[in-house]
Amino acid sequence: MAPYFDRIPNPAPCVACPLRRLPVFRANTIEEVAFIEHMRMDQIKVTAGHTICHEGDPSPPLASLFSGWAFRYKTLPDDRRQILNFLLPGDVIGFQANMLGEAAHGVEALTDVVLCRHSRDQLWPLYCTYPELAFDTTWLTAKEESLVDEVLLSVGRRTAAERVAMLMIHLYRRARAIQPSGDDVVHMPVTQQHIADALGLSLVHTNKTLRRLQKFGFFSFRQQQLQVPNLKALEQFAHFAEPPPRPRPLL
Amino acid sequence: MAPYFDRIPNPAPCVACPLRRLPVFRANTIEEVAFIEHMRMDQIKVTAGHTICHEGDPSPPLASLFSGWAFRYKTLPDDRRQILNFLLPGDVIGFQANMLGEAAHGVEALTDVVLCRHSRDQLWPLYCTYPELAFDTTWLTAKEESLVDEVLLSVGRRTAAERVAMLMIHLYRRARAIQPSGDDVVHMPVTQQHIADALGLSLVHTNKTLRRLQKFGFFSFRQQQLQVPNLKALEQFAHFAEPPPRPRPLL
DNA sequence: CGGACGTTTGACAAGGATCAAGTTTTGTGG
DNA sequence: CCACAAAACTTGATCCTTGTCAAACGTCCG
Repeated sequence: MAPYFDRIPNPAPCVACPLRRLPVFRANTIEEVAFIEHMRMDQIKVTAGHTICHEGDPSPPLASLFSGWAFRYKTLPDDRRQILNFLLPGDVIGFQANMLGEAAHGVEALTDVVLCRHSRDQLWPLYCTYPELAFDTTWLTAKEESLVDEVLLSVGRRTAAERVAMLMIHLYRRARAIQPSGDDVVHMPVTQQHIADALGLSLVHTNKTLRRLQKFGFFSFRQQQLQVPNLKALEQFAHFAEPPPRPRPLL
Repeated sequence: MAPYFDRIPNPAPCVACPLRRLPVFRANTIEEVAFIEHMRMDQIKVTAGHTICHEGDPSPPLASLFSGWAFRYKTLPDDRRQILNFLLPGDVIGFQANMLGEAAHGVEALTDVVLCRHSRDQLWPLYCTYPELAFDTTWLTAKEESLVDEVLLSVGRRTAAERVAMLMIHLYRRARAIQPSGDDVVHMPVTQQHIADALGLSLVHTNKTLRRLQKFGFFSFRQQQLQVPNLKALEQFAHFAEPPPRPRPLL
């Protein structure tokens, strides 16, 4: 079954991409952007809750997230699900899967989402002609790995409260980095079930932990609005180590 | 403090590398192997138990594992440790760390280990001149990520017994794939503490689980010798999904 | 022979899972 | 805009998987 989506008529050119203006992303040369645009096949919209890529898909899509949130996940035969990480605007989808030849994980849209679909056939030309972009591509893969490493440390060795705290910190930081306004409250479109599946916890225990941390005043998360009055305190509680800031590539 | 190691006098040329003869690795062209050899600075030996790369190392080594076993790990301030994955001959060390600029994880030798150290300065020339190798490099990073994804699924959603079973299956397969003899018993140089740290379990519970699974006859693991009489049964028990076999690159 | 390290076992504690309602919020059709 | 159903969130009670503590045992090696 093909993923459910609508093609977007006249996508804006990549040079005009609003994401490129954000300081989190590294600047590209004119030629690089031109190649990226050449590589982009189209823009599609996928509605919230739909699957962008199934586990085991033998020809997974290659895309980048233009707007909205999604997540990568794996499941067991009896439906236990682990969310591997969340995808925010600027993140690449299906790179690992295209490299390895088949999707070892699924991807699902959390909100309505717009994707820039890229041609997998241009991947090899990219490596041959634009070593900088090839490098970026590896960088992005390495970054995603280090992100999963961090989650594995949490799930393997942190307590439930620390895990919840880590996730809030992480998503708060990411969401703010791509939010044009400097607003200190961010939209975080996840349910408690998503949080539970991301942290290897049960729904009930996630709820109680969330509740307890909020009573302590560490943050507030209601109606998908996340606010963290004292980020430093929360980071200390969770044993969070700040990664060195560095602009990242955008495909 | 610099890592403890000895330089090996006259390393054999890369063309003669015994690892290249194994079917798990993809064949390289003469030119590729020549470049790899040019990139290789030296071979060093690190003794068992020593650290190859510290967490947070600002200029992490770039190397590949020629012989012996090692592991990647992360720790929390209070010494809780999570092993991210094990490294076997042919695996690359420090790629992620070099891409991102600093090591987000440590690497420690399980046995005496021989590393081929590569020049990080040759990484960019590699991308410019050998797109195939650049591609391989991304492939290896993507593969490692998918491996960590799999571990995260285990630690987040599998029971203790399933986790132990998964690890046995995984290491048994990997060890056999690089073992020249078709022997059905493999050397697995890990302590129960390593297993516990890799699976997010306590030492005691790991021991009891290990013991129980062996009593059921799923495998035998004594004196670092692992034997799995009925791999299929164990795989079914752990909900293991076989990855599509495909020769992987060797740097 | 002694010490360090790894393994094994039992008793007990506890963090987190499961079960079973209820309550609130969101979304949809009339 | 309201009514209703579905989805998401809460809460309390209870169970059980896994962690912690403590001690003994085995093995390797100087």
